[in-house]
Formats: sequence, C-alpha cells, structure tokens
Amino acid sequence: MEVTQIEKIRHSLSHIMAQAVLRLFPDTKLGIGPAIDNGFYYDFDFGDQDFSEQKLRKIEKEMKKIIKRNLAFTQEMIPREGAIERLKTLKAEYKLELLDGIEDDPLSFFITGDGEFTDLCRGPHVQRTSEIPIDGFRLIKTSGAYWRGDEKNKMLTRIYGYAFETKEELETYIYNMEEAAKRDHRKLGPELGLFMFSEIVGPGLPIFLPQGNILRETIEDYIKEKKKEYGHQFVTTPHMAKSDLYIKSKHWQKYDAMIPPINIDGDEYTLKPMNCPHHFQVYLNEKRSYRDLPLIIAENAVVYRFEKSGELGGLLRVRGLTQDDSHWFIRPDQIGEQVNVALELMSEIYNDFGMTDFRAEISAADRDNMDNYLGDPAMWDEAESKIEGILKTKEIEYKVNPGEAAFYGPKIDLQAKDTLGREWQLMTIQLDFNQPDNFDMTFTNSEGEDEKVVVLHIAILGSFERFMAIMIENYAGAFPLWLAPTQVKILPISGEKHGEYAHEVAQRLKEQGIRVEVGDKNERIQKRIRQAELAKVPYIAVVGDKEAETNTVAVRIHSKQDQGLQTVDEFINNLNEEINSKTYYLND
RNA sequence: GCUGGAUUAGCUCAGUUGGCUAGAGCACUCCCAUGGUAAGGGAGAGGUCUCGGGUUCGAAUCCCGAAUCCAGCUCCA
Repeated sequence: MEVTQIEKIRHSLSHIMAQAVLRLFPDTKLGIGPAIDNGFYYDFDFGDQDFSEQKLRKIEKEMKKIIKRNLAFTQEMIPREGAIERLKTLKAEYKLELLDGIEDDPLSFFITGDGEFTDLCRGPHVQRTSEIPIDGFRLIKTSGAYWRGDEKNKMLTRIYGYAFETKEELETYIYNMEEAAKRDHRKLGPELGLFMFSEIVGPGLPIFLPQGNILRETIEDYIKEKKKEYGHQFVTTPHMAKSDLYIKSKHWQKYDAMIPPINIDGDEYTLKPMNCPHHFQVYLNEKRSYRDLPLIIAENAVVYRFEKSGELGGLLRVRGLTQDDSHWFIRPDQIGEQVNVALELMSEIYNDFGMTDFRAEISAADRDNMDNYLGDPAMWDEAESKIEGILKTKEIEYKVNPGEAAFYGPKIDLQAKDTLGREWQLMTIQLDFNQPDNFDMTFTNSEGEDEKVVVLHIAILGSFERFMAIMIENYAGAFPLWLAPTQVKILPISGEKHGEYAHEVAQRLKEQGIRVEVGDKNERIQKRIRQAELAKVPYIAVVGDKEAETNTVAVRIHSKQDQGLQTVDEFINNLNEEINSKTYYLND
C-alpha cells in the first residue's frame, strides 16, 4: 500500500520524539512508535527516571531542535545476527522481543544523519527533517499502555502527539476536537436534564430524569412497534435467575463479567448478564413445529454486567444496560433469508434515526485456536461463509476480524456513521449453533423428526443507553421533533395578560399528543426565549395581544429566527406532519 | 483492573510560597420593573473545601489511603 507523505511525517516524528526523549532521559527504553490517524505515539519505559506530563513541552522543544538541524534519515540493512548484537548494545530489550515476530533478514534500521539515534524500523520516513512542518505537531498527552497490548505485561508510558502537514490543519483539528467535546453526551445529558449519575447509587448505573425518560420511552415505543410489524413477540423475564441457568448456557464458565452470585435459601442466584437463556425457556415451553419458525422472542430488558471500573464511561459503557434484545429461532435453511430480514429491519429503523451510512464487521473464529470456541469447526465455516454471502449480495461493505467471535458463534456488527462521520458499533446479529445443543432446543421437521433449531441473537439498537448517548451527540442535544422531550414551548409576552391564552393553546396541543410546556415565569420575554433556546426546544411559540386576538402563534424554530404568525390550526398541522414524517427541522 | 490527571455552593470556576468569619457568575428565594424574539435592576439564602487518617501552633493548600470522574491501555452493547 502506498504510504502518504503525512504518514511518513507522522512516523518520522515518532522517531524524533524518541530521540528527544533519549536526550532528556538517557536511561529510557524504547517500545514501539507508529503513526496513527491524527498523529503518532511512542511507548517508553522510563524506569526510575522522574517523568511527568509537565515534561511534554520540554520534549517538544528538543524535537524542534532536532528537526531544525535538517538531518537526513538513512536506512541501513543489517544481517539478522548483527542486528541482534546491535540491539543488545543499544539495550533495546523491547525491540529484541519484537524480533520473535519478525522474520526479515536482513533487518532494516533507521539512523539519523548524525548517527546519534538508531531505531529498528521498516520505514518509510521522510528523506530529511526539513520535510517536517515545525509547527504542524504538538505533544498532547501521556497514558499507560501495556507492552504488546497484553494486560499481563508491563505497562509502558505512551506519549501521543497530533501531527499535520500545516499549522492551520493542526489548529483546525484541535478546534474540531473542542467542538466535538461540546456535544459530548456526558456534558449535554445532565445539562438538558436527560440523565444523571449518583455516587451512592454506584458507578455505571445511570438514572434517567423525566426529560431523558421521555426520549427513552419515545425510542422504545417506536422500536417496539417496528419489531411487532416484523413479527416479534414480546415477553417479560426476571432480572435474576439461578446461577444454574448460566452454568447450563456455559456463560458461567466463559463469560467474565458476571455479577458475583448471592445465596438465597441455599441456592445461588445472579443478576442476568444476558437474556438468551431466559428466552430459551420460552422456546422450550412448547413443542415447536417447523411451521412455527421463525419464532421471534423479544424483550427490552436490563442486564447487569460487572464491567471493570476503568472501562465505564457515560452512557456508552454502563453496568446496567437495557438491550433491545431478540432471539430468532429459525430452521437451518432459513439462515440466509432471516439474516436478510434482520438487515431490512435494521436499515428501516436506522434510516428513521437519520443514520444511513453502514459498514459491517464480521467477528469470526480464530482458526488457529478452535479450542476456545464451542461447537464443530465445520459449522463455523458454514455460518461465516453464509454471512459473507448475504453482505455481498446486499452490497454492504464489510471486514472480517478473525479471533473476535464470541465463544458460541460468529457475529455481524454494524458500524453506523453519525453526522460527524464517527463510527459506532450498535447493532449485532449473533449466529448461534451451540446454545441449541446446551438447551436441547429442537423443532419437529416436515418428516416428523426432531431437528436442532438455529438461534439468531439480534439487538438493533444495541442498548438504549449507548444508543441514546449516540443520539445526543449526533444531534448535539437538539433532537428532531418526534424525539424531542419538550416539543413546543409557549411563551406569553406577559404571564399575567396572556397566560390564559397560552394555556388554551397548550391545551389544544396536548389534546393532539404534542409535548408542550408553558413558560410563564415572571421574566422578560427575551430571557425566556434564551432559556428555551438553551434547552434546545424545537419550537417556541410566542403569544401576546396580537396572537390572542387572531387565534395565532408567533413561531420560532430552535436556532433560527422568528418564522412569523401561524394560526393555531396551521401550527398543529405542521407539527403533526413533522412528527409523523420524522423529518429534522435543521436539515434543509 | 492498569498508568497518569482531576475533585472548592445545584452548575461553571477564582482562591498568591499553609495564616483571621472561603469568593464570583449563573441557577434558586423575595422585592421592584409588566416586558415582542438569546441575559432588566436590587436584596437574600446556599459550602463538614469528595471522604478517612497524618504532619503542623495552624491545612481547601503538604503527606498517606479510599471514593468518584476524565484520558489512554485492556475488555465490551
């Protein structure tokens, strides 16, 4: 693959940073230092040296000195034997360890023009440091990173830098990051009264506030209706079960985020980490015929997972999450057709939420470690090839990730793009050939024989929590009318003089099921408009003498100007139309 | 869980090298003003400076531990 100039710059900068670090901290051992999509990083082992984030500016200065000397980058090929010797003299034990995974002989070294700095590296780099824009990079932050990404290994210190071809690009990037931070759901959620966390309730356990709960219910009602159209049957199952259920499903043995069990009357119980085994009980409740299939059991249920404390974050990662879960019990010959149906349902729903750009990732088994997976390798081959076939015919772009499958089956994750072009993993379709064995789930086929059913685990939104986080960020809290917790704010010029009319109008909107509030607090109208704008209410209706006399409202749309007068009837019709069509007033 | 950072009123933040009754703006309450499309004026109330130890004549400030949050890492919907 062609390496672009900016990638060469970023990669070269990581070496220059390593050189600068060695100047300032001579006893540092080097890990690895690649280019990434906004810059570069390098992993260091500082040992006993006193390093802290305050030193970043100093390192940056040192880097600039090196760049200004306009050194050449030279590449030297050294036979493996000599290379090992060389790494030993450089005391580069991390690099030596890397050689286990590299078969090259000779090995490529990279040396700065003055011979001061040498690093094991394939390149490519820029020819001379003069190609590096001296104002185009900035060291940003440090963090810990496990050596070779394995949490059993030592943790090194990683220094990140942003790097671009010009100072302007760097500044634009930093500006965009700041703008994105403003729509962070962790900031907007509490500001807009959508959700909160309480220290005494516990980390990762969100509380949805009245406004946020309206949003949540709206999403839930919508998704339930859609799913019913597609033949889903909803059930309700308890939040806990005997641990035996999960021993039988083998989650107990394989899943590491189970909440520790509690003992009741001599039996062990646990909070459910997933709904599957419960829904299997529904399946097993009756003898099933091939004519009954597909049978889809659905539930929007809270599951509890003991996520590690450092992995929690806002609503994106919580310990109590509500999956829009469904289990499709199907015949083996229906796999292709039903995965297809699921993808249809998915695109219909995502389209209504303004997400139209998808990419799929297939989590496949690691063929070299089939012991980690339940079931016959032949079944895995078959399932994975079927999934690929469907994605190909649907022309959905996809990527296969070997080794990422759950122990019981391959899966498709759909990455949806939001308005900022960021990708989020939401929907999953998990094929499962193994649980039917664990629970002996069969159907009677047309020959009158028992046959093993196939299960598809499908969640369209993933979890309500994560999906809401993404909706909040996607719309920066200014939701389309159909989702907005408060859809219309009616503001009487004077609460005393026009309050009665304002409430009359509000009553008429309420009768139509429109979520409306009257802002008749004793404040100046300008201030109340400002407050409604900050609350990102889609429609503001101002009413005074003129409006009360003519049975109209003065309409203002969030973040737009005064839209002029509408009769109350027109206003209601327009609102209803916009709600039903799920269009977004900010999309022109 | 790991590495690093943060924690002062409901929110956003000030608080000099440890020193008297800890400050501001917004929000809240009351009073005045009764307003026409993004902040009218005044007064008041509100804080065990996250928690627990320690050092000191004296701690918001220094040290140790914990909790929570943030950035990564690892893991995941």
